[in-house]
Amino acid sequence: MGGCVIVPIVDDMSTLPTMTDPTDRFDLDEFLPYLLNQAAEATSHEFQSAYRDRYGFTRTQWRVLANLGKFGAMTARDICAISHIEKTKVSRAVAALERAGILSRTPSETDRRAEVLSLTPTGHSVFAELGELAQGFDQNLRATLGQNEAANLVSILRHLAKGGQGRRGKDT
Amino acid sequence: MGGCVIVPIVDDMSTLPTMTDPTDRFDLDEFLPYLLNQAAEATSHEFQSAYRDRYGFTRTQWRVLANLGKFGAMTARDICAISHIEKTKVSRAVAALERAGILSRTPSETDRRAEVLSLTPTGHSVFAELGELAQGFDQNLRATLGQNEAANLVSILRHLAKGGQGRRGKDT
DNA sequence: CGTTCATAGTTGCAAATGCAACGAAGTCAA
DNA sequence: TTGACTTCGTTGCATTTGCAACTATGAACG
Repeated sequence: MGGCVIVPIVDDMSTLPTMTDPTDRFDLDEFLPYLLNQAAEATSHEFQSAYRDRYGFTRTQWRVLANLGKFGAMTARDICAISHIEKTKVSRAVAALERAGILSRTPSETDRRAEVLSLTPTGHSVFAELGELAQGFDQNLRATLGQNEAANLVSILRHLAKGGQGRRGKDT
Repeated sequence: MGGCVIVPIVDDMSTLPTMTDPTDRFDLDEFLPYLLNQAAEATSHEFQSAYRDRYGFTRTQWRVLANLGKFGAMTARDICAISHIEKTKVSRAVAALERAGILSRTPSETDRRAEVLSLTPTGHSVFAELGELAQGFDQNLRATLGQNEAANLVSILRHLAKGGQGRRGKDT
């Protein structure tokens, strides 16, 4: 940043080709997807150490666990729909969590393609522990933001997460 | 917020195991890192098709390009500091962008470990095109949010991105 | 100088991811 | 019933990522 002053090189700006008006040049500092990513990475990465160090979970695994813990037994498909996580990610996370004894699968009685996923007792206690950590972590974040801003943020994010992903089936 | 009154289900709470007070149970729906991720993924993924389809860039590559386009020539280190992208990611993105003729490296005159990165003419024009798309995309998002909420969101996200990642050197 | 420690950037390798393709089961209609 | 089409979930494969070295340079201090 060298505190530059912009001196017009030409007198008649209208002779410049397709150069659009300065006010709508792209501004990375204001680009929402970029800012969202930075904020998401910063916060998630910090909390990640909690589940990674203790249980070796990946972010996706923690997310699947959290959904099951929060909303109860459901199919992989439901998790996809609720969380907007891609189905192959869910599939692999479920496989890993099952190997780790966190959840178990039961064939659905109404649809033989699907399996109902539910936390094992171990899964429940792990969720309880991580949930408590998450809760504390979140409280900290909210404290630094202020409760009003935090509540505001939540509603805006919900809006973005809902409307943001138009196409269906995938998401990541 | 919700103005809830907590009605005890049992008379003697002390008989309940370790179950903490309902008001501080973990609520995934309100967990900021989770919501941030969903919103970030939803918006970024949608915009991703723009640079992936046209140029085959990854998200990281686009981010590096955007930083160079916006802030001008600088070293990889600077990009890391500004964007909070991990240095190996930056390193590989830079290598790829160089191969693609988007940027060029010049040994720093003051530090022989470092290289100054700058966009080539091609890089500038690619940035101009993608920047315009990004601009339009962002306008859309802001329109659905409303300008007030959008401005609000930006300031909160900046706050999170800054404070959020305490430890140094990494980030992802 | 020489020693020690920090920093810029790269690389190896294991793990996570994205995407397309697949098998199996469900749905709908002729 | 058959056939065309959709959906649930998994798998193969190429790409991207994370993390821990590692090289080369710089900086601090005796």
